Parts: sequence; structure tokens; C-alpha cells
Amino acid sequence: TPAYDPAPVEARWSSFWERRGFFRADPAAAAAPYGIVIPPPNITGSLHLGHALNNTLQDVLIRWRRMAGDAALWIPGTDHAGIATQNVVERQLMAEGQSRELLGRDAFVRRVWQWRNESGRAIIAQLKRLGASCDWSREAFTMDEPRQAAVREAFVRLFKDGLIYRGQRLINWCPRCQTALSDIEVEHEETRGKMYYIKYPLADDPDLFLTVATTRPETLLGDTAVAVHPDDPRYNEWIDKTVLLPLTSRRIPIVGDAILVDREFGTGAVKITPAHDFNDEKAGQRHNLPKISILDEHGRIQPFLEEHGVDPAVRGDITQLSVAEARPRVERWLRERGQLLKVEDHTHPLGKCYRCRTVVEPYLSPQWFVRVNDPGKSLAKAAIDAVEGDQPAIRFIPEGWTNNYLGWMRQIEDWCISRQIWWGHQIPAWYCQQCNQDALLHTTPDGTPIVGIDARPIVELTPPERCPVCGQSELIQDPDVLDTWFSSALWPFSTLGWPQETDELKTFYPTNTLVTSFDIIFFWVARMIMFGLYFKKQAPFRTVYIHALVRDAEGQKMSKSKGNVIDPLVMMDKYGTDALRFTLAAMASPGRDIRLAEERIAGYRNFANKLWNAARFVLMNLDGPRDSRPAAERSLYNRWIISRLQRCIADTQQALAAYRFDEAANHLYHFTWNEYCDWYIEFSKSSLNDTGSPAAAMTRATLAESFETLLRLLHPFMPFITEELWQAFPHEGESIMVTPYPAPLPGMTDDTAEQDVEMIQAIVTGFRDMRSVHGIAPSHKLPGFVIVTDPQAARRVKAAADMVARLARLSRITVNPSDEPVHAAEGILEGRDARLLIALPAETMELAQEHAKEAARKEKRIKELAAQIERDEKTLANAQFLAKAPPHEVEKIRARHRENQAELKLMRESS
RNA sequence: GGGCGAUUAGCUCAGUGGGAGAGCGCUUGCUUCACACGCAAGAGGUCGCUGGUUCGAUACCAGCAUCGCCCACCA
Repeated sequence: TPAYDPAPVEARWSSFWERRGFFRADPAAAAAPYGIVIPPPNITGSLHLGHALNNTLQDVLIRWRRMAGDAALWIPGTDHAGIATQNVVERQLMAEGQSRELLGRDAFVRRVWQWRNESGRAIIAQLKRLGASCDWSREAFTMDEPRQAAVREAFVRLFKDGLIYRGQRLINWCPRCQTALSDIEVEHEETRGKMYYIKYPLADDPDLFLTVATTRPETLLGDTAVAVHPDDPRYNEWIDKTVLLPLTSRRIPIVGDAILVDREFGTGAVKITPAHDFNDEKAGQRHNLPKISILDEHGRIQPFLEEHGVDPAVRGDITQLSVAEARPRVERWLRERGQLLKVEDHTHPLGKCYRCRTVVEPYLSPQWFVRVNDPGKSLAKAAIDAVEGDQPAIRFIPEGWTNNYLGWMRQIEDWCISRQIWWGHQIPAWYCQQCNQDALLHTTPDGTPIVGIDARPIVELTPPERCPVCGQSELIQDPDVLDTWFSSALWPFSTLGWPQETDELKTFYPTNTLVTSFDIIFFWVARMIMFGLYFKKQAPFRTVYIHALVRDAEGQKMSKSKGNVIDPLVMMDKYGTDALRFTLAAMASPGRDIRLAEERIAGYRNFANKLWNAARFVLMNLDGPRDSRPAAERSLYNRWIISRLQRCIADTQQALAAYRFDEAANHLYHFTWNEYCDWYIEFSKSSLNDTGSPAAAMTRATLAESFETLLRLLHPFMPFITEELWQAFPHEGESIMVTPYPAPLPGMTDDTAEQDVEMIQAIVTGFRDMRSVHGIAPSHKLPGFVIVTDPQAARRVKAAADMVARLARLSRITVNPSDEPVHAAEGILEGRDARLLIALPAETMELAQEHAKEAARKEKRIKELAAQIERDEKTLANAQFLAKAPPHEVEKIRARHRENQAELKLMRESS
């Protein structure tokens, strides 16, 4: 039989669903709104497994809620991903012998748009391939016209509210990307370097000196003080004296600073270079020190002004060199002048650009910032309050991430939002050339104006025609673009039409669930919360579901350079989308990472095939009358599967409500395979054999109904195969997508049927076990015996005798035989008092060897039982246990004890 | 340095204050009329170590070890 082939099925239904508009959500619908906004994938390339996981989980939620009757809206989109995308396109240009500079800004941006059109399309196609049921009519892009309007609105409002400002600040500067990076875009890496001990002589008394330790000797040219600890007896008398700065003619003060200086570390004296170190910048503010920048935007030593007093020989030697080139030269100069005391190897963390791994320089330049800790309207505080307390507006799942988030938010600093690149939202600020003559002196060769910190920006929604102050019409726009996360931070409402008060916004904001991974909690989630609260006065979502990162089977992060990337498209081609989706859902246990091995996907591919074949069985047995009487009036095995299905429905719903995709998937897998297929289908064959019987009619109805329900239950996880099969079944409606999700009906469970079938299963398994252990050929049909003391249980076994015989491949079952000799026996406990023993005839046990095997098995079991009995007796004899254990536990152990004793007795009697 | 997480079967991982689980892999048998991407049966674990709490700990607490992640300026 050919196996299930997913490819044609997937192609068929995704276009069908979209054509019929099943993904569209109506803001005017009466149903409860349920909204999710997609974490927009970057347009830098194709989707990886992390995206597949992320979007599978969102689609499971959306399909589930849609079927459950909500007006479910899932908004798709993509992110322009500023620096990342610019880098991709620049690399392409480089391969063509072109460059961004040669092209010029406008042409370059056009070129990136071209790339975004291709890449964006590819990403959307991949999402569709995954089965994502997004409302494609609302596809958004973080830089399309509506989002540009939202960005401008947000920027202007924040500016006018005093929450955006320009500042000359140390920022993390990537000399290669030529742009500022936010703190979290810098990755620290342990790097081997050297520690230089440099002599700073006192101006008054050149025999005395301070020894300063540094890893970056070249920056001493920008030193404006040396700090010692005010309580350090070695140096505190020297505070306020001056030292001679090596290689220069400058005198700089010694200051006392208890914050910057750790007496225990190094020499106890620290050079302060406010323009090249973040701590030094703060110390410089405390002591009112000037800032001297020694680097240009390329990270090269810049020509020094006279006033900096740098030794002309040194200046001539190092100007225009990179830091790496200049350092050994500065070292040599210091050594020649006898001011380098020693050099040691030293390992320390060094900041690198997270995009290109270039060493990041703390660099002084004018930048735009969002003030997050404004005393009056603190964005950070509001975002903290939203997740704290007993009834927080936002809940993290798993909740462990809450503290992580809070810890970060409590020490958050102003957000540097300007980037010196070309791809992004250009900042809506303009400068009058006339009024800012002093601040607008330079223009770089590529035509980018350098806007000094003293320039006065005009911030407006639309480009102003002329300067409101002088009436001059020559205005130039700020060349910087916004950090890519600025537009992402508006995403939950910009995608709903904000700043316009649309119906969508009214209905679907706040959204319900954000599904994302922990690596962007700070980049993105925190900023959405801040902006959502600020602009909409309401948190942008109620639940943040944080899923794990996908790694390979060895736990390595997947990367192209390691060659361990599992491409979701390849997996979908190979195993089918449903199999991939089911795998990802089943592995989404709360935790930090998922190790994905391809074999797991193959395992769930088999599951899809199993489902396919089960459906084939049901369909080929559907001919004939179907008797859909109330469940309680149906025969045992039908009552049983209906009851088991009820439990599966309840378990699945409960797991989904708790975001336990893994548990939901496992319940469904287990029910489908181990209950429906392994047992129910086998049970059903008995009554189906008698085609025309009333029993067959009842079974046909139950088979069809329960399978159809199961398909609906599985649909959010495996949308394609379930649609395909559902369409083949008798059904009402156009698509399984828009059928109701099965809801548990408490009255539909049937404990009696479940207990009866449990006993039958135990007997069948017992016989199979015996046959297997004794090596009895499957074709050898022999009689079986059941010895059961409880009369009621005996009746139940008698009623199931034919079924047991068939499933255990026995010729017949005799209950409580009076005269036939039995030999091999297996004890089975059923219920509390009914004990039963199953046996095969003695004549089958021909060989002494088998007797020995059997005896050994029995002995092992007896030993086991005896040990358990002893343990339980000890427990039951324990007065403290009886006094303190909950009654149901005591009863449980008593029952177990009784059963074990009974079984032990049976085992001993039968030997 | 601070914080977080992990440690359970050969592998990847669930799980619980009261007799250790799943998938894959492995062993054995099976062309049983939906399915060999299958059916049936089985082997395999001192639940990282040491203490503590408890009548009872794999689970709760503390310490230790190993691994991983995040944050941090140690000049």
C-alpha cells in the first residue's frame, strides 16, 4: 500500500482556504475577538526552524480559537530590519563591484526596496507553505506607508512630550557599519589583550608618580584626569594635585572618586577618558571634566587640535591610523620615554557588533534618545507596573521570564534610537541651514550632512516648507534613521491602523497573545509594552508566551557556518508540513531550548501516515446503515471509545488553554495511535464483520463520528491532512477550518465502560504476553482459560470471550473451567476484589525448558510482589503515616496491598 | 562578579511528596483482511553528589560538582 503523500494535499487546501476567505476576521463580528500579531520576520533571508516553531504555535492558537468561535485575527507582516538588511544588500553590491557610496543614498534605498519586494514575497510564501492562517489581506511591513505614518506620529508626539531628545553622548559605535548601536546590540566576548602600566609623573615633583593600568594605552591622549579612591592612604593626599599626561604637554588633575575606583584592583589609580569609556564619561560628569575624542567615525586616530598638546612627533606618527595600528606605536613611544613600567597579558571582555563582529568603540557623537525614566511620565515604570502585582495586565508564560524582564526594566537606560545608516525610517526632523550655520558645517563625501549637537531641529509630521524662525526655505532633513525596533515597538497597533481610530483597532486592541522567543524580550517585547501603554493607554497584549530556541540534536545553535542548519522547507518537502508542525508543537515544552533531531520529524510523519490509514479503514467500512443512537445506548466498545475521546478532548483543551502545546500534541498522539487505532479499530472489526447486523450499524456510526471529531481536534496541529480526510467523510460545512472545535461534554464519559474495557485489554495483553514468552507461533490457535472469582466479573469476561479470543489469537476462551488442566498462568488483578487468572492448556507447554522459563518468570514476579508487600506493610504499620497521610493515600496503599497479596496467593497456588 | 536554567533509559526529553514515563534506538517474533512510515512482546534507569525538612524525597530546602544561557566597567 502506498504511504500518505502530503505534497498534493498541501497544495490543494492552502489555496482553497485563502480563496474562500476563511482567514479573514471581521471587526464587526459579534464573536469575542482574539488577536495575534506576528513577530515580523526580517527580510534578510528565508525562514529558519525558529520561525517555523514560532509560527506553528501561533497558527495552532489561531486555528483553535477560530474553531472555538472567536473572531480570530492573525496579522502577518515583515520587518525592514535596518542594519541587517542594509548589510545584506551591501554585500550584494560588493559582489557586483558596486558600493553603497558609489550608488548614493536614493539609489541605494531604491535598491533595498527592490530586495525587500523579493525577499518579503518569499517569506510570505513560506509562511503560507507552513499553513499559517494569517489574514493576508492585512499584510503589513514595518516601512510601508501606513507604518511610516505611525512612526512619524509616534516620533513627533514623543518629541513634543519631551520624551525624545538629542544628546552628545558616548554611544556604542561600529566603525564598520558606521552607526550607533544600542546597548543590547553589543555582544561581549572574552578577548586576549594586554594590560599596560604607565607612569604619570606629578607636576610638582617629577620624582613622584602614579602608576595607571590600562588595556588601551592610545586613549591616554584623551585623558582629562586620573582618579584615586578618596580613602586610599597611598594616594589621597595627592587629590587635587596635577600630573603630567605622558606624550603630551598637558597637565591633568588627580580626582578622588569612590565610585569609579576599586582600591583592590590594579594599581588603585585609574585614568579618566570621558570620550572613550562609559564609566569614565560618568566620572567626567561628576568632576566636570572635558571630553577629548581621539577617534574619527572610522575608528582612526583623528588629527589633534593644538590645544590637546599632543607631542608633534607622536601626532605625526599615529594620526589616521586605526586603533590596532596605533597601539604598538604608542607603546613604543611610552617605552622610549621610560614611562611604560610593564606590560602583562590580560583577558577581558570586549564589545563587538552583533551584526559584523567588529570591535565596537565607545564614541562621542550626537544621537537621538528616548527618555525612558522621565520623572513625570516614566515609560519604564509603566511597563514595570503592567507585569507586577496580583492582577497584572500582562502575564509571561512561563512566568519565570517575568523577573528577567523586571530586572532589565529596572536598570534600563535611555534608548538610543538613531542609526547612521540609510535603510530605515528617516528621522522626521529638519534643520534650517541659515539658523544653524555653526552646527551644519560639514558634509561627508557621500553628501550626508553632519548635524552638530547645537543644531535646533524642527520636528513635524510633514516636511516643513520653510524655517518658521527666519523664513528661509532651505531646510535639510536629519540624515539618521531610526533603530529598527522603533517601528517594531508600534507593531501591535500600527498594524491595526493607528494613529487612525479604526474599527480594527477598537476591536482587536489589545491583542491577546504574543508568541515569541526570549532573545527579543528586551529588544522588542519591552519596547512594545512601553509604547503600547504610552500611546494606547493599554498594554498591547495580555499574554506573552515565550518559547524555546531551536537547536540541533547536539544542542548547538543552528548556523550556516556550522553547517547544522535544518531547513524547514526541506523538512516540509521530505516529511510533510503536518509532520513538521506536529513535531514542533510536541517539542514545545517550557524551557530554554529544543534540540531537534530529524528522526523526530520522521516519527511524526509516521503518525500522519497512521492517521491516513486509520481513515482509510473507517471509510472502507462506512457502507451500510448507520445507527446514531445516544452514546449510552451503544455497545460496550463504542461507549468506551466515545468516553475515551471525551477525555482526550478535555485534556487537549486544557493543555491548549495552558499553552502546553507539547501536552496537547502528546494527548492527541496517544489517543489516536494507542487507543483509537490499537484497540478501537480492532474491537470494531468484530461487529463490522457481520455487515448487516444492528451492531455493525452502531459501530459504523461510532467509527465515523468519533473519527470526524478526532480530525477536528487535530486540525490546529495538522491542518492539511485533517482537511483532506474530513472532506472525504460525511460532513456539514465547507471546511474543517470553520467547524466547531470539539468541546468536552462532562456527561459523556462512561466509567463503567472504561473499566470493563480496561479489564479486557489486560486479559488480551496477558495472553499475548504468555504466547510470546512461550514462543507459541501466532498461527497456533489454542484455547485459553480465565479463572475469576467475582461472579460479576465472570459475567463480563464471558460476554467478551469472543473478542478476547480473536485479539489474542485463541481458539476459544473458557471462563472458570471445572475439569480442564491449566498450566502456564498469569495473574491479573481487576478492580478491587475481582481477581482473575488466565491460563493456557498444559499440553502446549511441552518442553521442560519452557517450564523452567515460566518458573523463573513467576519467581521474579513473586519476589517483586513480596518486596512491594513488605514495603507497604511497613508503611501501613507506621503510626505516623496513618496519622498524617491523607486518607485517600492510605486507602490507595491498602488497596494495593490487598491486590498484591491476592495476586501473590494466586501465583503461589498455580505453581 | 551577579542572575537564571539544566543534570531522569543508549539518544532526545516529559513528569510526580506515596509502587520510575514517552518518542527514537535496541532485542525477539510476525507478509494477522487500514497501515512494514506497520503489529505484538521484551531488555534497559542507585532519577548528578552530600546533607536537611518529612511518617515517606527522584520531586521541597541548603551546599557541592558539571554543563549551558543572560547580565556586568573591573581600569
